[in-house]
Amino acid sequence: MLNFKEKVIDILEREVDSLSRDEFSALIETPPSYDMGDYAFPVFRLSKVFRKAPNLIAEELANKFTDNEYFEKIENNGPYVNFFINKAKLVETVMKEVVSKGEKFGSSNLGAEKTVIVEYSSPNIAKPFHIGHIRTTVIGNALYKIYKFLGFNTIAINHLGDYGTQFGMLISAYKKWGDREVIEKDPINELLKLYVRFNSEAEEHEELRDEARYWFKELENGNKEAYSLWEWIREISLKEFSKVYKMLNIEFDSYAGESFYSDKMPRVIDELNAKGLLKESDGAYLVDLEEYDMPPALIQKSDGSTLYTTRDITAAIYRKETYDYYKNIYVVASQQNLHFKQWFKVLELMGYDCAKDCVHIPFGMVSLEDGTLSTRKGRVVFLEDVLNKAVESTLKIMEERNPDLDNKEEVAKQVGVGAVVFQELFNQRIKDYVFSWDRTLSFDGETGPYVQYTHARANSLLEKGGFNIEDSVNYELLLSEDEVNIIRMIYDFPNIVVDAMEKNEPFFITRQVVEIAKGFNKFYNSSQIIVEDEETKKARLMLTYVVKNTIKVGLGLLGIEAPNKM
RNA sequence: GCGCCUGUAGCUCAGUAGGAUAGAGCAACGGACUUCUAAUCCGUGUGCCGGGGGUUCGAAUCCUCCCAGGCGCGCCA
Repeated sequence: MLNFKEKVIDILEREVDSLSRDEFSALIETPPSYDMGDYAFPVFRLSKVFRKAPNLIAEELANKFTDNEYFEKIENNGPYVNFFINKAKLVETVMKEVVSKGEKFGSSNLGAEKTVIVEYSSPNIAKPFHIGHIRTTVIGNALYKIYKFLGFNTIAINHLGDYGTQFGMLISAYKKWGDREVIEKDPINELLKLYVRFNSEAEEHEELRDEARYWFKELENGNKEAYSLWEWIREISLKEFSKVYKMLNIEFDSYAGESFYSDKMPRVIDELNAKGLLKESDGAYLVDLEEYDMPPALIQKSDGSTLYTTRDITAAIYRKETYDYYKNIYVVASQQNLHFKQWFKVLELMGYDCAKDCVHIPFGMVSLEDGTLSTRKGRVVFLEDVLNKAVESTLKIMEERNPDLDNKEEVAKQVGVGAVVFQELFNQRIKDYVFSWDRTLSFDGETGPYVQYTHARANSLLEKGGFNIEDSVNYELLLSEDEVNIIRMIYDFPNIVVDAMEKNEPFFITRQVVEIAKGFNKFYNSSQIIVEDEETKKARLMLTYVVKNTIKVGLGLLGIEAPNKM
């Protein structure tokens, strides 16, 4: 697509030779308001070179520039040289690009087939999939889609929490109080009950904990009984999780969880040892990181069993050998910042160059109004319930407003689930928030349903107006302020997708999609789209199409459906 | 105690790798549907940008100290 910023740089370059293209690119900005121009070049940096007041420099520069096919006006405003895009050229550029690319609008081969691993979701087996898991799941999925869209060979890994001492507890508890039939009926809840009971009894009977550790050790040693119990628990849990994944429309390329690395860890421990990194301490083994101002990384417990640090290191090495990743991304809560910092360092100390390609993408905490989430204390909101409730609310609204709609159930699912996902991807990852039903179930203003509604509205216009993508359009008919504003935002869309990838922040896309929807709704309310005049109608329908398409692409990258009717 | 993160309007948050008058949504109030889906649109106002000091032509943005909240700190994940 034609790059107007490059054109600005071309022009500047001709008159100013003290700055490089990259420097120009970094300096050029967007004015606070479009009636001040589309691009602005602040000249402050030049005042030392030219030994003149910024205002004068800007004025002189602006006078040297003549209008051309890309810019209809170049003038200074105080110390800024402002460039006004040739609107017809902009409209034409954007329209042609979107029409030719369709649902690939904004995609690229930037990734050049380089492999990017996104590890996300990773729930713990035998524990409920609750609201706390939504962030990693939804952010990870969006990143996965964004990288893929930009030409990376992307692999989604669900690093299931299917190993560790907790399974010792579970096996131990099951052997004492478990009933297979009862569990089969309601796996997660029953397993959770066992887990909670075990923990509360262990408060008084310390020896239970030893028993749990014993069973985990047995599991690692390949004890048949322990293994088959574990396998069964894993299977029924996964079945439960898949319900949520299905609602969210998420699939993984690999479910290689912690257990997968069980037989690969000894090699790594040997390697750590051979490289002289392991230190014995009270019977346990660790890597001392004092030199790097970090507490030590525990590699092996005093009973010989492993820890998740060991598994993470092993997984990173395994993935390097298996996928040869360019980037290995972990979408995991910010609480684990230190953990990642530690084991990235260990990997580096082992001499693995790929340590620098491992990135932790942290996100803030979700809490409930009455405190932090706690499975054991019963302070949980199940993700499935949240999604179902959102769908229910949607259905209720649809009964009121559009009762004759076909496949209401399906649309309600798309909108309800979309609302939850959208909400999650609306802000920076790092922010903590308190879960609130009110906020989750509000569908007005800057929300998923708002954007989806705009999409459906656009679609309805295209159908009613008899839109034909082959129609030729007179772009001169789309130069009103509202129209150009919409076009500008669509023009920016591809760059925003790249920003989202570079900063691993899907919310850039969420915000842009909202802005486009707002712009279109404003236009819709002030201008008739299906009008008598054929030429005008065709042009406006084309604009409608371009909006609809971009919203659809944007929502798609976020993992949200765009129904045609709602 | 040490480390990391957060602090912008009544609430929830944007603020583009320092720039031109700090913006949205929600909530409140008033208006727009015999006319393309009113989950929409238009209007009304609110800010010691947590506080002090500093760097700069210019700071919500960078540095520093302080305050408040969250998270983390060897055998859980």
